[in-house]
Amino acid sequence: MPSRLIVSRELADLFKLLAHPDRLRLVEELGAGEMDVTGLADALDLPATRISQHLALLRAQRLVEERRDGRNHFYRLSNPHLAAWVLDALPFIDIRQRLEDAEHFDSARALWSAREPQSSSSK
Amino acid sequence: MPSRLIVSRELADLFKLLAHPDRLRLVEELGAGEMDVTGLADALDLPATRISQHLALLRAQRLVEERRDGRNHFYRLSNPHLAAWVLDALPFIDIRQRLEDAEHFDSARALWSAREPQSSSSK
DNA sequence: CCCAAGCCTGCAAGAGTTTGCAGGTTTGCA
DNA sequence: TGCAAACCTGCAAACTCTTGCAGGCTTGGG
Repeated sequence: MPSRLIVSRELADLFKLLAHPDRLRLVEELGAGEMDVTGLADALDLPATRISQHLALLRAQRLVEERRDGRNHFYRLSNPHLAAWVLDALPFIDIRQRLEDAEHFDSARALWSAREPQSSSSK
Repeated sequence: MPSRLIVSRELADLFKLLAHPDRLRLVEELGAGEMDVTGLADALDLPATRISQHLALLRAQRLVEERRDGRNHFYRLSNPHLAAWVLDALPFIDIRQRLEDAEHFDSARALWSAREPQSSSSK
């Protein structure tokens, strides 16, 4: 029984789904609580259409759940632990090469989690 | 400072690298200790060329390290925790839909970890 | 009833990934 | 020195993913 093959394919699909900067940021944003599409678009500074397309993918694999309230569609993580698990990957990235600001992985985590003022600096 | 953008891109690169069944199996195999290319090719039942190509990608992002001994190239995980972290993703996959054998995530983990006889059953 | 806000889907061009194959390098052994 | 084992790299065809755009649906307010 090639169970390991099946599991590895399923896992690969999950990793594929998360293998996009926008979607990772969505997951982290939703880790803080549910939010509607416009709110997510504002938070990530991306067109709402793109957010919607990413959410459709996350929805298709049941990583997020939808709740409709009037015209707004609110999304939340199906499993709230997902955001923390994603951040657990920080020790594995070779961040030292390209993020000069952060001397340690801990500060990288802090940088991510920090709620920056969403106004002045663009992308 | 768009630190979060940089971190999300780095993380996405990591996820992209792991978003392939063969490479996930390589990581799990190497989680048990170092192995040479032929050994990995036998373990995964794949052509050695393909293994080599996957390893080149993992090496480029420093997820694995190489040690040469004569004609053999032995590979090991740069960070041994990687394999365990990958398995921590099992609760997030919607495995119930497609792996009828496994009733619970725990058994999926067990199925993965189980050392199956590598002989009879093909792929 | 009509409009606009908020969101969704389909599509196609461009970009990126995967894979087998051909050909190369290095090492060990006779 | 010659040969074979064990790997590595480059390439091109096939495939998949991304993204903006055009268009569609539903809801709430006037």
